[in-house]
Amino acid sequence: MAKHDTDLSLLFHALADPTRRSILTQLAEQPARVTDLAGPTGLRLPTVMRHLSVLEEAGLIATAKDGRVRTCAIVLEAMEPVRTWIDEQRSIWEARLDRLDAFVMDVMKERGS
Amino acid sequence: MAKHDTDLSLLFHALADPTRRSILTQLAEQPARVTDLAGPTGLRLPTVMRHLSVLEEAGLIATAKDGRVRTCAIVLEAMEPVRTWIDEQRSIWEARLDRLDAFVMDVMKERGS
DNA sequence: GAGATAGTTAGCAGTATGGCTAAGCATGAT
DNA sequence: ATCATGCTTAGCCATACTGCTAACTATCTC
Repeated sequence: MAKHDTDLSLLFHALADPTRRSILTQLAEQPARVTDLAGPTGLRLPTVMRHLSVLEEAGLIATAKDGRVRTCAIVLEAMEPVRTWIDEQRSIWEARLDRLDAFVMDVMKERGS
Repeated sequence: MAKHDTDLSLLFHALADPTRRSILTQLAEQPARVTDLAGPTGLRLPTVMRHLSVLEEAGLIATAKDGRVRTCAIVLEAMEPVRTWIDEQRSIWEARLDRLDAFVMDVMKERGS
């Protein structure tokens, strides 16, 4: 279980919550303040804060505080490992198909045609 | 929050656990029995069963029982919604860039050049 | 400086998660 | 019929998650 693995767990876990996904979608439109993010969710500020810190720890958002206002922005590249992992599964799967093909070939060859 | 949303939550949640991901990787190689899946994890059977049911409810694996042996297989297509959702975020983000471009254009036009 | 605004921290409650053991089926082999 | 195998269920434990309120800090704005 490499750190790589931990990262994936953090990412997937962060993305597993509908509230957090809707926050991300909102941030994909444009950066926003904490209060602006809380509005649409109907949740209290501390609750939203918690979601934001989960997202930030996963690297999915970046935040900066200017005066008393914290601005949040999406970090799209952060989702890349997710895509990569899925692609890896697919290539393992495809390799399996290749092996099955090879196996079938062998069987046919053994049969003499 | 559509059903679509629930599906995504189930998917992401299922993928958020390293044990479940390693089970999926093993199944990408080839289908396996429950006991075969338990081996590499070092976990007890009931624990593995629970992971398997999470994976199955998310649609990520399919299982069938033949005699006393249950065989599990990966369902690669099940990951498609994940990829789709990520792509959607990216296109929202790209649309945002377009809007910013348009905004800059407008400002320049207003200035007379 | 008083008061509004924006965020933060601390801590509680209910539920879910991830591990286990113990015990209970079936099914296959002898 | 008996025993081993493979899975399944029930239920316990510790921890983590998601929501909340209450109280606190820090920054504008008058």
